[in-house]
Formats: sequence, structure tokens, C-alpha cells
Amino acid sequence: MADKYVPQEIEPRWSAQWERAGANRSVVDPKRPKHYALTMLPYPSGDLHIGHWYAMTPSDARARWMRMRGFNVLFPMGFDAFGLPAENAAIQRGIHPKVWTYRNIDNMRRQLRTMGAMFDWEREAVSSDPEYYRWSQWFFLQFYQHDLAYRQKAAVDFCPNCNTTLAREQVWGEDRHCERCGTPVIKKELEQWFFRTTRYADALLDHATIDWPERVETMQKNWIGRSEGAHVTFMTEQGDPIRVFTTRPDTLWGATFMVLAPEHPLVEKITTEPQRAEVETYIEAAAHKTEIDRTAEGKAKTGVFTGGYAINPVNDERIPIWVADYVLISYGSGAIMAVPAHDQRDFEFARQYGLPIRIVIQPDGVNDLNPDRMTEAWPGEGVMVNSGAFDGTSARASADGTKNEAVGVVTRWLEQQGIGHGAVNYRLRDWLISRQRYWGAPIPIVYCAECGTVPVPEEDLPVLLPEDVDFKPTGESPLRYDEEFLHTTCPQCGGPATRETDTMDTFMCSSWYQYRYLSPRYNQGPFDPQEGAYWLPVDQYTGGIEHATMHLMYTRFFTKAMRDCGIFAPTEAAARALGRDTAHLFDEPMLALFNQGMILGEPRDGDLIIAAGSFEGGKLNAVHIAVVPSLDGFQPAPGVDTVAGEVLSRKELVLNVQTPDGRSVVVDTDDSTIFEVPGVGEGATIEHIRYQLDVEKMSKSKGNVVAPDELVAAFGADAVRAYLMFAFRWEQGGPWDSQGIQGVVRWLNDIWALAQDSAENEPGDPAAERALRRKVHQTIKAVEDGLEHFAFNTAVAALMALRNTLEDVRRQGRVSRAVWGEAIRDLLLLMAPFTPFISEELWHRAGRGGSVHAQPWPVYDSTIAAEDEITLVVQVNGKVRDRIQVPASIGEEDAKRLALASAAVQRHLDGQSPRKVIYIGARGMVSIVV
RNA sequence: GGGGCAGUGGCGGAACGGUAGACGCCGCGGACUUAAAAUCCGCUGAGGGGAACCUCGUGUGAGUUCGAAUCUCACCUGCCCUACCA
Repeated sequence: MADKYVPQEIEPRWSAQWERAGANRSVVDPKRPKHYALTMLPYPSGDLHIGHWYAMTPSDARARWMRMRGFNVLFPMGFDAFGLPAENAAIQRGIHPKVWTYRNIDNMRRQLRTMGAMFDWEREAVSSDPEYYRWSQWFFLQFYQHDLAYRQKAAVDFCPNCNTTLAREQVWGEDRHCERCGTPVIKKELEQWFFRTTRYADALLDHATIDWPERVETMQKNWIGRSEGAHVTFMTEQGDPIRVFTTRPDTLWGATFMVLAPEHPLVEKITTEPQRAEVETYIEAAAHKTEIDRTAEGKAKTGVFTGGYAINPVNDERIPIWVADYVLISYGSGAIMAVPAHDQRDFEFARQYGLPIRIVIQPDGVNDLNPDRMTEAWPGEGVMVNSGAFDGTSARASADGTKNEAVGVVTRWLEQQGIGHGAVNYRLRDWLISRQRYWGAPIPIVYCAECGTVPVPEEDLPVLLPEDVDFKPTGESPLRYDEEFLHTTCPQCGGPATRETDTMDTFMCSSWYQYRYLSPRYNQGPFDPQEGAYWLPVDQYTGGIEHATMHLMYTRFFTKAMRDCGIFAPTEAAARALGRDTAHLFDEPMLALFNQGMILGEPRDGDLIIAAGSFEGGKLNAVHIAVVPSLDGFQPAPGVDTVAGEVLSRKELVLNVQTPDGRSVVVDTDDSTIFEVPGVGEGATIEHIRYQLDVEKMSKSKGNVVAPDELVAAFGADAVRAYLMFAFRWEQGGPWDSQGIQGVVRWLNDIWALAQDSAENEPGDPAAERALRRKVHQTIKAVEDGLEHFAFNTAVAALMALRNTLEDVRRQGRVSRAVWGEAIRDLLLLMAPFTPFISEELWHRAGRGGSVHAQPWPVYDSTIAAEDEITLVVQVNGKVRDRIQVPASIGEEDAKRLALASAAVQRHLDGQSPRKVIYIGARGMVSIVV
């Protein structure tokens, strides 16, 4: 009889042993195929969350499996260590961001080690280390030299709570709130640094060479928002050009007015004196309106007439120019030609202000679209009318795939006339990387009165982040008030100069971490070309979907920009020397991507309570509240008002209680209310009352956080890993179920006993032995398929099923010691990626040499897995009517004969003769049609 | 408004167009125990029947097929993304 399975004893022992032996060290080995597995790096918030386990341990299982299959696997880990929470903690608790961050990293490193993941800690990278951000700064300089970084004054999104600017991608939702803190953003005119992501818009649209989820590709495509059309130049009466972008040049003859965005630079010039006051008031109001205000007004469009006019270049018509905030300065040129008959927004605006509507596309089958009676614009197909020489031109999709033939016809004409030309416009904007915060990598630029904007020379990097600063957020970078940091000398002329005081968006750091992992201490460049030549690119990336249009776009941009700056040149040369095909090797950072889902909080019932007090209106002012196990037999006491029911929610001192008849009653408490909660004793407070929780994200304030440390202490890391992989579809996630883990705990206990048992039944029964080996090989196949397709749940289920078989075999005791041992050996190998500790311990106890993790993966043999008897399923008119055990080798004739001979089948045939008999050998099925 | 994904037992979830509900949780019955926990055995989609067995059943309605959870169309519900994008 074996001792008890005590994961708390086994796991730390093997962790230490693996570390001593360097078991997870990955080194370049050109003789072996490489596999670079990567999971998104965590922010060091202080505590490892169950979500980290959910993201990382299945990735680890897959990486381990790849290693057992003979790949040289790199699976690194690090920390995305710059960012706002450190600064907020500093302000709230008076701890320096650096101290806070590195303390958290120490703790998380310890927690990560309990996971049993095959992280190669010698490759750990921390983005806030000077030796890391030195290279973040270096990349900035490379991009600056290649005209991929520029500084511009622009109306940028600013979060007044975080006191910093945000990239467009970090502004979320209808009310345009900050991605971090939820505060609605405002617009600010600031000089900021940008990366030219738009230069790569078309390249980023192309996902042909990568195997990424369709969902991510779609989100990126929508985000980039490519639209084809034309640029057309209108002239103001004063002779200033206004360039507009339109996807419908075929509707140019229907333009009855123009609209400029309030921020458009020409507004001031074209506004006439009588209109000036009104226009300025409107612009002022628009600038101060938040997005909430705008949507609160409903969809009603507002605007004012400038008094100015433009000439429509296609027909020389004089049309009024308006200002309206439905035209955005950030899209296209910030000016539009308005065609109310064929654009819904323009239509609404025209109706609002009584502007003319002219039909220029006549829909098919309608010969009289009337501008006075239309209730909405006609954006669809038809034929051009009221368009001079173009009348009669078809504005419909054509057979060759063109969406609208007239667009091409008109665009060619515009080009001949020199009025306009075909153009492509993108929704994507350049990436704003300046942040007015302290805890980030300083932008390596100095400003000199003589020389202007001067990049810091590479040899002067890193521009160190000073530690002794006052980092209260003011809306300007705290570095601005650090005199020592601010003042420097110009690298070009040696004269006095000031430093750029903004720091870089932390997405900059995480855009290239996959490269730093290769050689985190390398000091001749961001990464060692020798390492890169072997490991790059990342073969399998895993992480959440929430970064689809942020991190996952930035890192693709970064890699393409690095390639075009020549940064991969030495790596490419080294790769060629290794015999690798380098064509397109550095076009994309990650070849395959898989997104896992999220673990949600556990739904929970509220406490049942009986509250006594007095009613005031519909509200009970409670004097006494008792938590009870059941409301059965509850009788209201005479003389006092009582409420009995389940606590649905709590807001400070107020409870919302649902009574058994389904009513919901408000129960108010105060300091004098007495609480009686079983297990708490005297001094119970409202804090002890549990209320119902719906399924939602885990968060400390909701009290539904699952702490992995506690789970590991109670059940062991193997059980936590296996449960996370077993209980959910990985891509979907779901609510935590604290009872479900018992299933894997039982499984591991059973495995513990089985693996140390021996069958003393010599000689074994050949049929039973063949059956056992068959089941083992069927399991090999199932586990492989599961790992291959990220279906970890079915892989673990197959291993549990194998446990059930082994239990049966042990009970019946008909296999020899050798066959049993072989089954256990394969079982441990199959379990090793999922539950590395128990597998290693049992491997060791079985007296097998080396580490289970260094063994080759068992080879699946389909002949061993093949059944020698199958269940022949017989259908009559599509319904299963009989199941007959037959040899697997059965032929079509025999199967049909047996099927027709079946008593059950004969009964259902009811004397009729079959019209058709279908045999599906691969399915072991006969289908009889009457 | 636009785009995407998903609806299967009490629950998490399985099912190359071919035996629906693998595997597990919960629950129920039994064994062991002074008792409980743990463990072990059995049952566990719904309805009918003593039983063999029969009927119904994968959000709803149609269709394709010998055969549909799976494919097609329409609808309902939920979730996610996006949104004056010219």
C-alpha cells in the first residue's frame, strides 16, 4: 500500500530539483527543430490571479508536449513593468513606483514558480530595467531616423483622471472613456510624439502569412477601416482649396452644401462678419462638449452657416459652407461635400436646416424619387441623373466585382479634368506614444534653441529615469519639474538644452519583448542575432482577445518597422548561415495565435435572513437581523414588522431582500442594528452578510476573487492546472466552480494509487492485455488531438477515462506485471504536460531513469488502437433500431445480412421490403430505407 | 445602425453529416463507520411500462439528406466588438 498523495511535499521538492538541474534551460541547438511558444507577459500587479494560471498553464502544457515531441522549445516569461498602477500606488500609499513594482515582481516570480511551468528564467526580461528600456529608447531613435516617429501638435485624447494622453485605441465605448479608469476623455491641443502606423495600413491588413483567429483579423481590418474613393478639391470663393474625401464621387452633382469640422483651419478665414459671433460660439461649445453631452442630445445634428461659399468643380455651382460637429477633424480631411439625397447624415442635417436636396442617383424601378417627400437618403444603386454628361451612367455593381461602376467612370474623368483623383482613406491613425507620466521610458530627445529637436546619441542611452522626483500627476510630466533631468547640453552644439519630459506608452515596451527574451542581458543590440536567427519568429502566441486592436497591432507594426529599418539584417545573415529560408522570415512577429477566454467569478446565493424592525413607507428600518439556514417554518412575531428572504444585493448599509413570494424589499440598517451571523459570534456586522452575485469578472470589490495561492496550498499545483484545463473550453472560459476541482483531486489520488500498484497475475490473459493496450493507444490519440487543437478539456477527459479503465483492469486482475507497467509508463508520459509534478514523482518512484519530461512522447500505433469487435448500428428510416456486436473485420454483405436478420429490425420493417440498404463501413452502420 | 460569436441534462461540457449527452460536478440509493468526513458500489435527459421495449428530446420554424446538435434559409434570445468614418 502506497503512502498518501501529498502534493505540498512533492511539488516544492521537484521545483527545486528541476532548477538545480537546469531542466528548463533552452539553448540554441541547430540540429533540432525549434519551437518558440509565447504567452502574453503579465503586468506586475502584485498577486498572481487565477486568470494568469488560466492563460499560462495550458500554454505550458502545450509547450511541454512540443518538447516531448522532439522540438527544442523556448517558453519564456517576464514582466510588463512600466505603467500607471505603480504611480497610483505611489500616490496613495507613499511607496516609490520602482519599489512597489520590484516588490510585486519578486512576489509574482515566487508565485509563478509554484505553477510548475517550464519557463526558462534565465531569459526573463523586465521592461522597467534600464537595460531593457535602453533598447526601447534605441528603437525610438531608429524609427525617428527612418521618419517613422514625428512630433506634432494635435487635438489628442486626454484622460483627466490619469492625467495623460491616450492612443486612440485606448479610448473605449460610446462615451469615449479611458480604457484604464473609465473616465470620459477630453480633447487637448498638445505637441505629442507619434509613430507612423498608418504607413503600414495596407501591410497590417494582410494576414495571409499568419494563422490568427478570424475574429482578430476582422477586428484589425475594421479598425484599419480602409475605404476607397476619391479626393476632390473644391475652391472657396476667396480661392482657398478644400480637399474632401468621398467614397461616392458619382454623387458629386448632388452636393448642395459643404461641411467643415469645427477644428478645421479654414473656418476662421471663410467665416463672414455677420456670422462670426455665431460660428465662434458654436466652435467654443463643440470644444467643450464631451462625447457624453453630444450623445445625450440624441442624434439631432447641429451646425452653423459660416457665410462662406465654395464652388463645386463639376458644375461650377455656388454652395454654402457650414460648420458642424458631425464632421470629424480626425477622419479624412475634416471636410466633406454634403449630398443629402444619398447620405443619411447629410440628409438629416439638410432637413434640420432646410438645405436643398437634389436627386442624382435614380433607384431602379422608381422613376420619381421626390426630394420633398423622402424620409431618408437613398444610399443604394441606380442610374445617374441631373449630372450633366453623366446622365444615364449606371451606378450599380457590375459583373466583374466592381461595387459601383459609376465611381470608376467619374474618377477617371476627375483625373482628366485635374479636379480630383482616386484615393484610399483609412480610419487607422498614427500611434500617439507620448504620456505625461513618470513611470515609463523617457523619450530620448532634447530640444536646443540653436539646433531644434535633437535625438540623444545612441551611446548616451539609456536616458535614465531619475528616481528622486515628485510624481504627483498634474497633467504634465513629473519629469518637467526635475531640474536636474530637464536641463542638459545639446549633443550637437554643446549649448544648453532641455530634455523631452514625456515618457513612452507602455505598449511600446510590450511591442518587442519577444525579442528581448532571446538574450535579456545582451548589450550590443536589442537582442542577440545568433539567438534570433535560431528562435525567431514566435511559432505559437497565446493570450486574451482584448488586445486585438492594441498590442496585437502594435507588435505587428513594430516588427515590420524593424525589418524596414534594417534591424533584422544581422539576424537574417545568421539565419541564412544556419540554412534557414529567410524570405519573409521577419514580416510578422507571431505566426500563430490562439486566444483563451476568461475565468469569471463564481455565482453565489445570498444569505437567507430574517429582519425585524419597523416599516417606514416600503422600507424596513431593521433593529435585528439574523442569518438563518432556512426560511421553513418562519412565523412573523407579533408586534414587530419582519421581512424574511434572500439577500440580493447590498449598498453600504442598505440590503435588498427578495422574499419567497418574489417581492423585493429594502432593509435599512444603522450602527445600532444587531446582526446575528452563525460562525461569527458577537460583533457581527453588515460586512458578514453574503449577497447574491451574478456571473461577472472577478474583482476585489465584488468579493468573488479566487486566490491561486490558496488553491495550490489546498490541492497542489497539479490539481489546479488540470482543473483549469479540464473544466472549460479554453477559448471560452466561464464562471469558476469551487466544487468541480474535486473531480481532478480524485483523479490524481487514483493515479497515485494505480501507478504504485502492481498486478500479480502471471501469466496475463492475452485478450485483457490487448484491450488495455488498445485503450492506452486510443488515449494517446485523444490526448494528442486535444493538445494540437487547444482542446485541453477533452485531453484531460481522455486521461480520466484511462484511469477508469485501469481501475477496472486492476479489479479484474487479468494482465501481467509487464503489460500493466507499460500502461502506467505511457499514462505518466501522457500526463506529464498537464500535471508535471505528480508525473515526475511517480516516474521516479517507478524506478525509471531520468526525468519524465525529458522522455519522448509515446508513439501512437493505430493497429494497436483498432477495435477487434465493433457495434454495428442498424437504422430503419433513420432511427436506430438495433445494435449488434460484430467482428471489426466484417464485410458489407455480412453486415447487411445480419442487419436484416435482426428481430428488432424485422419488427420495424413490419412486413415491408426494404427499398434501399446503405452500408457505411467506416461508421459500423447499416441504414435501411423502407 | 453595422460586424462577429454562441444557444445541447440541474451545472461545466463531449459528439469527422452516422449510437446525442463522453469526462466531470451536483443529486439520489447502498456499503464501510458508534457517527461524520474520506473511500467504494449503483442510479442519474423527460415521459410511459413489471420487463424486453416504446415515445419525445440539442432555442423556434422550414429545407437538403437514407440519416441533421452538425449543412442551408428565416426568426427568437444572449454575449462580444464597433459606431456620425464621409
